[in-house]
Amino acid sequence: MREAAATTVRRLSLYLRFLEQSEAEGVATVASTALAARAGASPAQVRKDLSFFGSFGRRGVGYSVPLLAARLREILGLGRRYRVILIGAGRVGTALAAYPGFAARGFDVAAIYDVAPALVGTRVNELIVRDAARVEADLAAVPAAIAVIATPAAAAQAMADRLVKAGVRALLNFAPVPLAVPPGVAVSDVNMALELEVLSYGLKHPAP
Amino acid sequence: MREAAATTVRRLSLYLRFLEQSEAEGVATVASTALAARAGASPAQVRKDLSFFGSFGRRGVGYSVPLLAARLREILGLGRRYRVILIGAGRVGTALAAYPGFAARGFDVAAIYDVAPALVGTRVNELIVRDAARVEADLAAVPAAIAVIATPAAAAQAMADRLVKAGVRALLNFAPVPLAVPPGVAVSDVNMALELEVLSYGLKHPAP
DNA sequence: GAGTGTGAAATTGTTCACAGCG
DNA sequence: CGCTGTGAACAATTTCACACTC
Repeated sequence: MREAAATTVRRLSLYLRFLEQSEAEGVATVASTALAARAGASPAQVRKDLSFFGSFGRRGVGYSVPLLAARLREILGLGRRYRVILIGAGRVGTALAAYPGFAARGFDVAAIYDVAPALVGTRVNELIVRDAARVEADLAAVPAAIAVIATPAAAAQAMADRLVKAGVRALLNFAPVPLAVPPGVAVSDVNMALELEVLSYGLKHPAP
Repeated sequence: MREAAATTVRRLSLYLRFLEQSEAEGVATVASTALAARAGASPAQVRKDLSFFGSFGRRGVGYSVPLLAARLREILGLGRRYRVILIGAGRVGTALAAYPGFAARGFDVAAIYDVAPALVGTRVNELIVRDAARVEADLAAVPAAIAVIATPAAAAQAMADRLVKAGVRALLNFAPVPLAVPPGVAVSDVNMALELEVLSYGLKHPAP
């Protein structure tokens, strides 16, 4: 199986969200048209996306909701739990530590780190903030596949390097800088300031 | 001036971040190579992106840091303040109300709303939660260009429709559904669950 | 008939390569 | 001589259109 583009994977995620809702409602099959409407894509694109991984629809009928949902979960690598560590116990870090969406999708926040001595040892939502200097030792003892970077921009790349060297294979980056990582390491960026600037641009240059 | 693609605008945002840092360090000019390294793009792409809006570089020298920064702020529509309202006082909404990155970039959170009677009237970081039923009346009295949607998925589209009808022209959407809006309304999505699933996919299908 | 699966066409986005200016 | 600005080549993505199956 070749590598699907990140934008395709994002859409798969949206399809799955819709399928889970349909599953709950007891709907048996859905057509590409319905999936498309919900995911903001075209029906043709839905079919292309799905056919990339095989053909699990039935012509004249559509896609079986439970079958397609199961297949997408498998493709996305869900259906298992991941150990996640959180770097940075500032505003963003503490908000994330309390975010129920992580655990709901199988991502368990196991530890939170910071460099500030004033924060180390304080309690953040069930977790005691640990000294960031200990990250490597901790990961050597109990590995984690995913780390969330919620540090200031200036510290993000150095921390990413350390984490990758310590065996972390996926980074969720909240710092407003793109991270350079070796191949084989996955990075997703969440950059709210950037999204705001996109909106600001949209306000200034309205579509006709 | 034509419309630049959202992906171009995102890169402009990254360029600006680097320029602001260079400005603070007193650097006078930067070359496309330096901008590219920082924004995770190619030098050619930086030049293409910038030339789209005019030519403000000097051949053999590079781009004047203060000039280019000023121009990018203008293009992005920064350098003014926006009134922002926040819909949803749950986990995400309250975290956002406390987020300093909004004000830092000129976005002032003026009000927060929720439908739950238990939340209405409670205090969230300087603001008293208001009844979501009042949104239209409030906007009629004091308009806001931007609204942040931090409601459950099921409520998001209906709320978006109401906000647009009430004159809101840009939406920052934290609900995990794409929003349908009329042309002329800007939408940016922030979807953490989706980013996690992209990471999960990346872990399952590592690049060579 | 309804709706998938898929090559081929259209569009969009990126990189190349080099002329031209400071 | 270095670095921008840009048309032209290239690559990726999206849409079209239709044969095919249930």
